[in-house]
Amino acid sequence: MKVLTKHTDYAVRALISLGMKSESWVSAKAVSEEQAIPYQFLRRILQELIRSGLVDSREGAGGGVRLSKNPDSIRVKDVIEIFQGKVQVSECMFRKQLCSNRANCVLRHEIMRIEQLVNDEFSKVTIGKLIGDLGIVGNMKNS
Amino acid sequence: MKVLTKHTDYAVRALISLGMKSESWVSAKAVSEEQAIPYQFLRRILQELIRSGLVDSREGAGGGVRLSKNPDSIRVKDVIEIFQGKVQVSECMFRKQLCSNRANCVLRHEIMRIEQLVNDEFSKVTIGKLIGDLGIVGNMKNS
DNA sequence: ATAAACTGATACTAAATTGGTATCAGATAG
DNA sequence: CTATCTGATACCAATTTAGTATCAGTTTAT
Repeated sequence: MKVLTKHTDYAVRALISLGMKSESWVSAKAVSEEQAIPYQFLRRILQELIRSGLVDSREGAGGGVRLSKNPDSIRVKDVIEIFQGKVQVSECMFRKQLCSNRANCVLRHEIMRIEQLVNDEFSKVTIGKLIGDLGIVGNMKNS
Repeated sequence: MKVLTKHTDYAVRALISLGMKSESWVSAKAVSEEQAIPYQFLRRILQELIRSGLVDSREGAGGGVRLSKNPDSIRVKDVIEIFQGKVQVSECMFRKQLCSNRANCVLRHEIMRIEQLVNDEFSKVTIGKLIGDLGIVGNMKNS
């Protein structure tokens, strides 16, 4: 069971890159090389981030992308939702049937609890926090 | 993002059914009807559960399946691992690269924390607990 | 002995998802 | 005018997901 797809993973790493050079425009090529992300794939990921309003872009030579908001206000949860939709532990029994049988009810209850927990955790982790941790980890011997 | 597949979902519900009739053998057909799970699909799921040792089976007329252990010792986590493998939030950066760049380190740290949390939660939920809750929910007005 | 009710084992399938690649158009800087 | 960028799409192969189907063998009851 793999929770995060490459889309999300690459997106978060790209956002960290951008967050660290918040001054100005960075090209997709530069990010692609820095983070070892396939260029064309990253292009599409960045376009999604732009459409979603997390990133600004500027066309033409000297252009590129940059964060459109404070890194602290970009949550990993937001990124997950852009590429993988809302976190839902089990899709079936929420909307379709509402407690058609009692076993479903009980399972649903536990599942929603865990869902909430995961959401809370991914909300706590922001790009800003990750960049901050980066400094700390950098000062440690082994990460 | 859907955490649990139908395999796991159906398996858990089947195990609840079996746990409630722990006396003797229940046919796949009966479970399939009770839980509204496609028969052939359920057959394969039960076979996996048998191979994994969670369920015993008996061939022939009057045969069927039953739990092979105490419902309290069957954790939802076990079921997830049978059908979806170990919970891993992000696969890439664990085994392949070990902290090839610092951004990975930091992300990995957060990710492993959440992974641990999810694992702990799914370990706490057992088939026995779900069956227990069933009684409680049954006594409430609205679930 | 034989039919009915079961599991064991496996093969097959369609659709969706995942992880990419490629192309062409248009904007901008020098 | 050209090199360097993004915008928008179209395409692709492999894997996963959710199911269906079939045939063989076992057990119980008649």
